[in-house]
Amino acid sequence: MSGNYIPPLAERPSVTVDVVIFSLVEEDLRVLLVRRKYDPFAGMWAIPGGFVHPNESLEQAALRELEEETGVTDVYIEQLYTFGDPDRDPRMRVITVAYFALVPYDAIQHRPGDDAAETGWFSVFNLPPLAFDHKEIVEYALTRLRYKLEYSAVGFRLLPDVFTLSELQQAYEIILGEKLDKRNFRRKILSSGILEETGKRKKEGEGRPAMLYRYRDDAIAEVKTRRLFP
Amino acid sequence: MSGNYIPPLAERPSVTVDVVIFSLVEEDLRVLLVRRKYDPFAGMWAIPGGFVHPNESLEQAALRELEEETGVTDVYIEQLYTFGDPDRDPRMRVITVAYFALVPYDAIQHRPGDDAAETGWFSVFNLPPLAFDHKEIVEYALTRLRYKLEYSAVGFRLLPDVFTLSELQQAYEIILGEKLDKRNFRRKILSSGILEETGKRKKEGEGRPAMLYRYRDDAIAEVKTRRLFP
DNA sequence: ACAAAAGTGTTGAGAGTACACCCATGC
DNA sequence: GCATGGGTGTACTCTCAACACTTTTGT
Repeated sequence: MSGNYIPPLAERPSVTVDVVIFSLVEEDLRVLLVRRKYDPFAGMWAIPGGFVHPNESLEQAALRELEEETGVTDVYIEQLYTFGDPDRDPRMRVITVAYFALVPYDAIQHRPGDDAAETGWFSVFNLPPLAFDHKEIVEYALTRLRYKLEYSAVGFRLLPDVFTLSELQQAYEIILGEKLDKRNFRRKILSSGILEETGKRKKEGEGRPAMLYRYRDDAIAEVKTRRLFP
Repeated sequence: MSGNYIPPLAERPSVTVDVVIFSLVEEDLRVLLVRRKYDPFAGMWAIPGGFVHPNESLEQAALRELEEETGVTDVYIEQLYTFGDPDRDPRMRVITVAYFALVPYDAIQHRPGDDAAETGWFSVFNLPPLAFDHKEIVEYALTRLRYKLEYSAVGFRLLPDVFTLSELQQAYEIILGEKLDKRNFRRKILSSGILEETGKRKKEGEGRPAMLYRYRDDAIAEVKTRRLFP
């Protein structure tokens, strides 16, 4: 029958959470990486993560890691996938539950203890060599982010509380890696009802001041997908 | 910095895989449940699962559980979600990686050891009380299955190798819980190119014999979703 | 010939896509 | 007044959704 095997303590895997933290920096989609110190991967970059504590849920663990690294608490986070190949960590069996998070760059607290040599924001389109299977994890997170952008409204979570339509469009263009038509973008996003005008305009910058918008969190964030079958 | 906490052996969670096994039985979408024996949930129904062995991947563990219960080896399986609330198992900390599988009912080996009192196929639309958080897991699996049906081609995985379009349409109707238009269904699925005619016809049953089709596994299984943004 | 299931086309509505010019502001 | 980015409408195409009758077989 099933599940007669009960693993002895020594054979229990460790469980970690790792978090792919996305942010938009200098017109680029970047992820936060930390430099590893005390293991076979010492000196290599990795996505932040750590062991799950005995009395916290997986999501709480991910949020804790996220706050430790960025100081941010109210963010979009989502479980991505669980990676558990027996030899993904050469030291021992480690199963990691990967999350991804979307953080507005202006909300991040760059803490005094931060050392540029220890943490850094790297373009997802040009990553350094990463420890473990973290390259695979980041690539999977990017695929999922792109996919989610196409049928839900998560794009806003990378922007400040208020933003212009051009800024939003630019965020989509960066992530999707393609240019979008301005008129179609504006019509579609405004008709979806997920934004509301703030009544204010953006004063900085050149040219005509742009209307500032805000995300309506009472809006229905999903859109019907095109079905393969009728 | 991050991840200074290293859990002592005794605090390491156990890791299991649980598999929601779907099949179509008697014009109903059902899941395989097993009766638990030796724990606080003894006598209750649960989805099959067990501990991850030291040298197998998570997917291998899920496939092993699946084969132990059904005898089937070549099936559609997909990681669903990882459930890890600290108190989801009252005895100890257990983190479970849930999978869901689609199995054609005619491929299942009902093994001689099977006792109807110990395993059974239950309608997902009318489940008995389930152990742990397994109700939540099954419901999440159904949501995911419905969602996948709409933009990919997994429906075939619940049918025999060859099948008629009416059988396929019926499978979709059962899972989605709604009637579909025959002409639109046939047009769309045939134009998508994921099926090929076998040239044979189904002889059994009343009425005009139907053409038998086969899934083309070289076909592109996904379809473009309707984007929220242009 | 009749019961039972298989198979087949058309039309109207709505959404997607492509495309170019005027507007408001700061310097 | 000019440079800069903001903001706007229309026409064509394609996909979706609704809808009813003929064909093939077994009895």
